[in-house]
Amino acid sequence: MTATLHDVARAAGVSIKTVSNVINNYPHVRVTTRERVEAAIDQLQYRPNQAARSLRSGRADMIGLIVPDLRNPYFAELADDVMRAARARGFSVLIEQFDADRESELAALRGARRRGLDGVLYSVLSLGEDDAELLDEVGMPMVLLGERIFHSAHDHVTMRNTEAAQAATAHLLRGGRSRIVALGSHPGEVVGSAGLRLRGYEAAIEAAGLTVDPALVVPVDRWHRIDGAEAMRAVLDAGLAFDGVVAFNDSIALGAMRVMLERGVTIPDDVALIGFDDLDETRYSLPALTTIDPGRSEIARVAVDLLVDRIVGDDGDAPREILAEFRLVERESTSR
Amino acid sequence: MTATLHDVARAAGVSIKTVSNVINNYPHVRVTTRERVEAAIDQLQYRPNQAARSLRSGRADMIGLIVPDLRNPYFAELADDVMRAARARGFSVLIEQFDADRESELAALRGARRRGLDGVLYSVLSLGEDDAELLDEVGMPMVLLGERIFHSAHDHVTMRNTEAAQAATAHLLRGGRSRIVALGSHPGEVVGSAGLRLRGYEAAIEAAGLTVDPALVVPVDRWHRIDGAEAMRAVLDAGLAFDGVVAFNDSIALGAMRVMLERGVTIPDDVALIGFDDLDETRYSLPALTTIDPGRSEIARVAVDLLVDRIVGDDGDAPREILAEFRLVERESTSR
DNA sequence: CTGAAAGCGCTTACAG
DNA sequence: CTGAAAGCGCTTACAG
Repeated sequence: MTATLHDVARAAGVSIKTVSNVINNYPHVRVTTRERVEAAIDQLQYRPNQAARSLRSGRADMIGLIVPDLRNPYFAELADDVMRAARARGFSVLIEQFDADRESELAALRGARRRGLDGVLYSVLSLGEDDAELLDEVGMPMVLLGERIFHSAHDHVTMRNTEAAQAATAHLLRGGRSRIVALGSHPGEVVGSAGLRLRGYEAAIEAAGLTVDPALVVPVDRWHRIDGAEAMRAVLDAGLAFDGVVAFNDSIALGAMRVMLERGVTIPDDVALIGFDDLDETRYSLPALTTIDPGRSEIARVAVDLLVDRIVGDDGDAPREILAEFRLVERESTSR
Repeated sequence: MTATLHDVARAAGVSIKTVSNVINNYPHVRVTTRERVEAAIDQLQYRPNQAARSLRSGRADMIGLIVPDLRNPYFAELADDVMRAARARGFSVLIEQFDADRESELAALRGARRRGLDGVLYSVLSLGEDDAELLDEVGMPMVLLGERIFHSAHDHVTMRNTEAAQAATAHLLRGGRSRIVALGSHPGEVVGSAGLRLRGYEAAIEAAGLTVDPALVVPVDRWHRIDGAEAMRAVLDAGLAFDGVVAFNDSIALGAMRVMLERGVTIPDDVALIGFDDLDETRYSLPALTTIDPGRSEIARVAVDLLVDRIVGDDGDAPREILAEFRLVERESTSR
């Protein structure tokens, strides 16, 4: 049915080795031979069998991307960036989603192994330091995205959370705001994004000679739009006085924006609002949202390069930690 | 290094056939033997080699999803739905994106073949009827998503475009609107989403005893947010009088909403607005957007089931065309 | 520059 | 209920 290397070899009157040489662009093939083989390939519509190739070479040319949820635009945009970067290196990407529980996250990691991938990019969510052992069991090259909550032997690419949150907060302070809500904290968390961003917020407040008012630090459990909306509703219901909001991601910011506008709070006049992530949609809200570009496409590119280098090369090098550069993108929500 | 079937067999004191039987849940294995083998598997941390399995069985348990762009929330949400449906059937999903040109779309199709997938779901964009031949060259089971622009021998799952557009337009007419803009037409197109939706729009207008005003049919080339914004800007600049908008997708609708609000046009008081797709974010715009739920998760489920049935079964059946049920989701943008 | 042959790690008839 | 053996379609030393 489907043509194999043998069929092509027979049709071209050469050995399978020669056909293999042509397919893999081995340089030392006589031109006339090459042409004869290529004609046979065309005629038989030969396509190499990927499974046989993988079995022989030990490589699938495929990496996994393990993320929480593509419905979350941050991860959809990250996936896009990762797929482009992977393609540039000749790899395709198998995406594995997980739900917001430990078990589902572990299942995704196990799945990566089962699927015969060459390596994985893993955006950690629920797993913590106690699970470092489980990570080592993955048994293939792995690059972590997000915070360094593991002291494990893996490469790691992330953004400058604290510095970026400090810059965001300082931007509002420079605009004359003094009662700034931090929207999205995770009480008790230290090493995750929420903890690091809160630290940056506090540093900026203190650098301005002000004192952090705990009432302005508002927890938001999950960072989806609806959670930002609900948190802002509670803030307004409580009658809290504020003139700025640093939201810990864009989704929270957009949810909060929706509620503020609904309640007649004008942005940026009454309240200046800044988010995190530079999602595509932040350009189209009304007002357009000022935000932090965390360097996501750089993160994707660097992470893919690191992973592919580990896969194809000798991975003798020590684990690396790479921090992408961020950028404050000023739009309407903070400029009055 | 990595343990193989032979290593496990040796450790358990059985033949590799017995180990294989245990792994594949072949029922007739003595309990004590099974336990011995499982102990050896655990101890050696044995994991079956997927490439060898695929080579032998001719199956990769992996399907491709070929879509334009995950940054487009419609496709991100579709991908999420497809991955969940595929997982339920034991398959994983390799996503292949393409850009807005023919060549890139063809490359994605070719890539699917090269990657050794068992089948593909393909959301057609640029390719047209003239390319039907190319589709047949894919050489594996394929289910098309989107409009039936091919009279080819492939299964096909889509929504009721015309009926849904008619329902959307009728909804505005019932709300007392009479000058309704159709936002998103593709002049000259007949069989694509734009053509079908325009036909539904026209049918509703005429059913209400009104006449279609060509000036109200506004072309939008790409259906991204920014294109909807630009089209609406032009409409307002032209001084066109209207009191309703049927946008051919939610992104266009949200872009248009942004511009209308900016220009002081109130929604739904001055203009009623309805979109298409029921994206997650339509619940969070201000006002929340009335839209058509095209039955996307049903489409994903049905398409995956159809594809997997073709892969595992005898595909003697004739190509099938399946239409999902739609639902009008009424929100703030049309209720005054 | 090209050929003959081994072997990657499984599954699957075929025996018993 | 279990074993011995063939073979899926490649790549890769090894020869020449």
